[in-house]
Amino acid sequence: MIRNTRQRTAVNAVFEELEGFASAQEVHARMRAGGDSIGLSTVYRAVQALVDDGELDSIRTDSGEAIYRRCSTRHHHHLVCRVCGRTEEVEGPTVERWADRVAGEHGFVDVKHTLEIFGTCAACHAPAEPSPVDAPADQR
Amino acid sequence: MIRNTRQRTAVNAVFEELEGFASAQEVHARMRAGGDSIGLSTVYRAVQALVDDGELDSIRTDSGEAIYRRCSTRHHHHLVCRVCGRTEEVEGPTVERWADRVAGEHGFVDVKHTLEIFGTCAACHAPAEPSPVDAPADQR
DNA sequence: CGGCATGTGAGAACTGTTGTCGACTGTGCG
DNA sequence: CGCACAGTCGACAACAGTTCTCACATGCCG
Ligand SMILES: [Mn+2]
Ligand SMILES: [Mn+2]
Ligand SMILES: [Zn+2]
Ligand SMILES: [Zn+2]
Repeated sequence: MIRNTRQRTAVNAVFEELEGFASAQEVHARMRAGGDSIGLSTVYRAVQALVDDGELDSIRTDSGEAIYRRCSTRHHHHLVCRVCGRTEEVEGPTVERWADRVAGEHGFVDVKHTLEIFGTCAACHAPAEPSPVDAPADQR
Repeated sequence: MIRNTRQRTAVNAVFEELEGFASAQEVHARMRAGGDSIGLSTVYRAVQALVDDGELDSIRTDSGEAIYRRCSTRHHHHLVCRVCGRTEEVEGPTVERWADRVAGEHGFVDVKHTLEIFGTCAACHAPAEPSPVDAPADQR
């Protein structure tokens, strides 16, 4: 039986007000900074539960860290700005059909795929060097 | 100045005779089992150098482990059997164009993407439960 | 209200990876 | 050849992210 706790509600709330992705550790830090007391293990358990529920999407940073984001439930992919972290959800039957067809041609069944697109968004490449002050550290 | 050492030669050789992906730790274990003495750090340094050289491709397991494979140099993606680990290199202009177009429509520049396809290969789903004896542990 | 299954969290433990540093060794030069 | 020394090695420590442990707390059903 899954129980309603202050902590789980709060983790959920963090992803409500969040643009883009956040790691479990970032969620933990943000909650603590905001005055919510919560253990790191609990954050990990909560995001894992939300992923299992299909409420969060999870991808992996180049460095291997898992990052999470509230997502629409339909199948889609991400277009991520490597400077500011802005994320667009994108979808298209073209690539879906291509992946399935190519796998089928090789005799594969039960096919899934992962696809992420990285680039620099309009805001981040337009001005001559936009203030890099608030740019997050690594590629998201 | 880059130097030729027994260790680097040996790591390179491992990927020559290897089907599919292997992690740095697997390479290390395999070498030790085969009588080659080598340090784990050296294996990590060697595979990293090979990746930088463009001689190895690197992707990440669901569990976050980095795995490597000798690759052709042109841009392509992987179709990986989640049972036996067999890997096909696939490519297609369709998906390349789709990714670039979709990114362009959102104003993104300097676009790259990652794409991996997972499935069960013909050999692994044909017989009623193919001997799971020699199946590697986790999804590759 | 109990009662107790479920959840929490501080800390330990684990995993994959990178850094440190004294010892070693290809390589170019004399 | 042999010497010098920058590049390399590897045992080990250190890290980062994540999971486990277990004593304690707390939702939830009756
Ligand atoms: Mn898709
Ligand atoms: Mn491609
Ligand atoms: Zn941006
Ligand atoms: Zn297979």
